[in-house]
Amino acid sequence: MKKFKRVTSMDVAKEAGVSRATVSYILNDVQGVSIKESTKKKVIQAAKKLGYYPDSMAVALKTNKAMSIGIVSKRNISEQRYIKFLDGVKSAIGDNYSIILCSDHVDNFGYPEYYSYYKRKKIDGILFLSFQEHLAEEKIDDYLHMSVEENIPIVFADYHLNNQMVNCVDINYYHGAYMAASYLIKNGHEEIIYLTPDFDTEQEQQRRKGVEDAVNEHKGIKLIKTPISTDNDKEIEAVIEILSKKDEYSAIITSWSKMAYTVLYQAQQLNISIPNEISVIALAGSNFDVYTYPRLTTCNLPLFELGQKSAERLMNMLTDTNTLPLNITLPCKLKERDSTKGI
Amino acid sequence: MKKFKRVTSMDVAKEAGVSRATVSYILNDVQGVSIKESTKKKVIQAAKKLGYYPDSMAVALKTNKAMSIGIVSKRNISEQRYIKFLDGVKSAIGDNYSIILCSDHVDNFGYPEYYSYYKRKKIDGILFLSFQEHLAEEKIDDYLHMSVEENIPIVFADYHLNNQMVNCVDINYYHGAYMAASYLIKNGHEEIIYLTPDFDTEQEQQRRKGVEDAVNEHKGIKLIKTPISTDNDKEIEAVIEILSKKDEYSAIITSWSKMAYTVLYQAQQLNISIPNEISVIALAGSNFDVYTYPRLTTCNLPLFELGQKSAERLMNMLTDTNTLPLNITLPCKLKERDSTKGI
DNA sequence: CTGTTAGCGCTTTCAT
DNA sequence: ATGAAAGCGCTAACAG
Repeated sequence: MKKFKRVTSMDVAKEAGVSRATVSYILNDVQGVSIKESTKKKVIQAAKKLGYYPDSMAVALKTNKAMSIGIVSKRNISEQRYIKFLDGVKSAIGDNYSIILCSDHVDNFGYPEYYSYYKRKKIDGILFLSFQEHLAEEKIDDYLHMSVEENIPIVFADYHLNNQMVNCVDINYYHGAYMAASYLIKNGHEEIIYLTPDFDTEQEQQRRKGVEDAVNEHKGIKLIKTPISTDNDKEIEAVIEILSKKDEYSAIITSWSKMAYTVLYQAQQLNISIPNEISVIALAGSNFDVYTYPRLTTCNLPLFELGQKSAERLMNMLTDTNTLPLNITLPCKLKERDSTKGI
Repeated sequence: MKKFKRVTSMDVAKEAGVSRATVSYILNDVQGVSIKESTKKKVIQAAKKLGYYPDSMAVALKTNKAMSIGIVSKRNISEQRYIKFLDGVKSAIGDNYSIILCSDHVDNFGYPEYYSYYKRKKIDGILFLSFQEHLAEEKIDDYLHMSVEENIPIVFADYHLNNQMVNCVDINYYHGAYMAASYLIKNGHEEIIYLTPDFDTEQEQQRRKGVEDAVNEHKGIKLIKTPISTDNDKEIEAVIEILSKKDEYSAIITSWSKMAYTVLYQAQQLNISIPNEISVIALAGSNFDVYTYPRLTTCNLPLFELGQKSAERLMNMLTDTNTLPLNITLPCKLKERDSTKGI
């Protein structure tokens, strides 16, 4: 491999017969300095001719900006969620910023990677994507501290923090669940099973409240809340048990689409016709919902928008240090398919 | 926001009563310099006390290494594929390198983002993940040029380049397809439908060859190759048409799992029993395969390993410039589920 | 064994 | 309208 000599702004300056400063002014389109059109042209041409690319590390060192943001998410996060979110982020940050994936592994500095990255100036800010609180309860306080006390530009996406001091873009799980339940009730369902995971998170609380509120607004609706294990085998067992009592209800709401898939699968197995015997609706969607049989009615989470809005928020913080913290809540959308019908 | 004065190695040096060089030596554990244990301790303690984090941009500028790698993939890539690959990459690059997501959008430099990132030293090398050639045929030559002529450290993951000059980690689509077809034949299937996308890629050619070779090894097997449109509606139409002639064959192979989902769905709709009337197998897998009814038999692609091996390769190139290019091929694994049975 | 010092490539203030 | 020069924080060759 032959040693490649980097083309620097000095080279461009020489080639164009100007100084490095001028090159910088022109290439960065600096406001407040006016430069002759002819010089401008010369410099731009010289840069092109030599194949000049400013060294981003040198720029970063000088300007104290890495021009990168970090995204942190637990590994075991639902995969779909992650990618759609990422797409949203990309769409909002533009060409100048890049995305660095951060883990929360403790590194050689004794801190989680995202923290070290920030401290080492590898990233300018952090986007937290729905860390699952029940998995690491205590961390939230650390995050809050980082955001409020340490003044690290952070946006929490898909968090429900209720804290006016931090930037938070939340999904309205409450309203999504409310819509889903209302939809069922409007369609004449009066006995409804509600399948939730067997642990409690803010998210699940919101959903539960949404479902309950919808139910309570109507007389004589019976809601049977049933926490089920997230363990695969146990989940299946529980679903079979529930399906065996199908006469006691006419509709099932599930917190996750995965649960709904299991319901649909087992219903087939047991020869129970969906939606004729039971309607099924999930409080989250995925790309597979159009392939289940029957196609699954869901309440879709606004993941792309989540990424977009969170990133916008973060960009604001980075460009204008006086931005006030904001809590935003994004609505879900009900997507009616074939797994639900009226009575 | 109060102006935060960065803690530099100078500060640490002062605090510990040594010079900046010593601090650097100790903190970077530089080989070939021996330093008194007591000094070492002093410095480490000082660093901890002051909360010193080396500025990665300064380090990068100095060492000429960004300690980041870029990953490039078309947007419309299957989502699952992306994340599993990423997991593999993460597992291989360790704590010191980070992952930057790159698009192939042309930026203000007039080049695709990944190229500019490299030229600007934001990344040290590039991982290309299965760009879909049929979407941008001409690009491959650019990549090859970048890799061979420009000497940019690049690894092609899920490419079938047949080029000993570049690093390439490929998936053995041929063998996967061969296995799948053989499996069907071994189970007594003699008339097989083979559903492919209606465009031709290296990947599909490999698969086709695999299926054909398996078929040709046996007497009297009839293979009906059927390209179908990737347009959703047309795909459904085609599948219905095919299912209507179910007496003419006993098994279906699909290139993609998405196609198999459609087959399964439409079979339900038409009251055709899978696997009793028709066996179905897909030449790629996804997380959803255990939720289809019946659960789908697939040939799983080694995506995690793909990420892992590609990243290992890239790491080699970055640490040892004399690494010779290598073409690696990773095997698929047949995962038998319920959509196939013997005759 | 430890310190001095010269840059890495860039931006930006100040001078002209 | 343009140039000179300081310095961001670090590493590493060289000195001692």
